[in-house]
Amino acid sequence: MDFQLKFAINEKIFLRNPESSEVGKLMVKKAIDLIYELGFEQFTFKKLAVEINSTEATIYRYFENKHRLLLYILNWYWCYMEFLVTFKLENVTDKKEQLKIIVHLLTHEFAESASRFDYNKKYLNQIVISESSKVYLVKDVAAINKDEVFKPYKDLCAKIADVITSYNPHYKYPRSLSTTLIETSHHQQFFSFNLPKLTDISVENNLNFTSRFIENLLFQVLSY
Amino acid sequence: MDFQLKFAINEKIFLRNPESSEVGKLMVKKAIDLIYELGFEQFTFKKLAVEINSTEATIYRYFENKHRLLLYILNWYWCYMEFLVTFKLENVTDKKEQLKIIVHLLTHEFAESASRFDYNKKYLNQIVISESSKVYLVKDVAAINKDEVFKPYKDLCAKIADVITSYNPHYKYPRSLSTTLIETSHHQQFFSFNLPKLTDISVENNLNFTSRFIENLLFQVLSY
DNA sequence: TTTTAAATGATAGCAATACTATCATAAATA
DNA sequence: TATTTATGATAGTATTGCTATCATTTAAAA
Repeated sequence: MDFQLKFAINEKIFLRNPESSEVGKLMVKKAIDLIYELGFEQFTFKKLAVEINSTEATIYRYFENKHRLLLYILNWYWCYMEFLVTFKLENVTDKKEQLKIIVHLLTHEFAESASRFDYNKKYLNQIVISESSKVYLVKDVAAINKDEVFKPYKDLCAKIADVITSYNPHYKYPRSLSTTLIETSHHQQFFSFNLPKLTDISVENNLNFTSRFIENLLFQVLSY
Repeated sequence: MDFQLKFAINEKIFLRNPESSEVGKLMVKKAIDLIYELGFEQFTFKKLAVEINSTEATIYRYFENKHRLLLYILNWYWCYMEFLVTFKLENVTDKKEQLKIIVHLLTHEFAESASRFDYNKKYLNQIVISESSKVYLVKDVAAINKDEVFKPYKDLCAKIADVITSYNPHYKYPRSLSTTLIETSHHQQFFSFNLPKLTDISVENNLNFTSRFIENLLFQVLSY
């Protein structure tokens, strides 16, 4: 079974839907490879154009600027993550088990897909860890937010918050805890690899370090 | 009593010590104002040069690029924060009280200083919230880290971790929890203001929201 | 005080970035 | 077949992110 996942991405993020053409699809796929490789600051439309054997002009017809392209990629990721959460919680009745599955999803790499048209999930993961905060930590976040471009993030957050509330209905900060789990997963993965002194990772405990830290934190916070 | 705080900032961060001259000092002070006003992406040395009635060339003699200047500002902040923690915990013996003081420091604006030569603490706070992650979420973080430019952050983290351990010696992740407290303070402050749906802030509970969330999280995590 | 050294300001210049515009051609649709 | 639409090729512009030169001002050493 070789299937492909598509999500309805907010139309305000792009000028022309990249899903509507081959160059468009290639553009997003290669953007993921290139942002992973260069980092968002060094990534340019010029470099991407060369990579897809096209021109800057063509890319600008799809995306206003590289910030919007990153936003597109992250919207896809948030939708994908919400889909995965829904999918994996299917038929799991134990609330604690549900939360464990969520922590696992947030702290492990996605399974690589077979389809070669698909985005590189390993790269996507790293982009989310290293670059995602750059889409909202900007001066004009309020203006950008008006177009509802963060809705998939808010939806994912709300979904996790629901599971949190069903596990402990008395807990007062389900959404803040939800974003904390998401953001902390990124931070701890980044820190444990790049600035390990900011974490408690060590040679003995480096297996699933972030996962164990987050799970411990989550269940302690939600304990009565 | 009008005193000024100075910290020994890692020499590898700058080319020429900005503390050694008037333009240098003005440069850093005005950089804080300008980064606050424009956001780090829109901030340029050209704009800063105009602001201090000098030239780009002069600024480049002090800092290699704007990333280094931001790093300098954050180094100052981390030193300042560690100083404040040390200072405020003085003579406080109750461990729980100590942790409460730390949470308060992480989630509230600094008291504005009287000295007009001092950095604008309100702006500094906002910069830390919105821009601090941009100094380490870069592709060449490993190379940058070699110069020990993140030492003040690690020291602050270690200091808070010590208090955590003294409160609960059995807790296994004091440093990760420490960075989580710091980073989450920033996130929740940013989100509760800009993307409130990612938090549990509301009209009724907006007073010290982040503070209460973090404090609840901390003591739940550290409870037996 | 004079000499010397160092820091600054003014100016120039350059390659890369972040776009915008035009137009011919190719591809898709009517 | 005619017509719309997308692409590629090319050009151009303002800004950014630097580096280099040199005269002048300021500070330190002799």
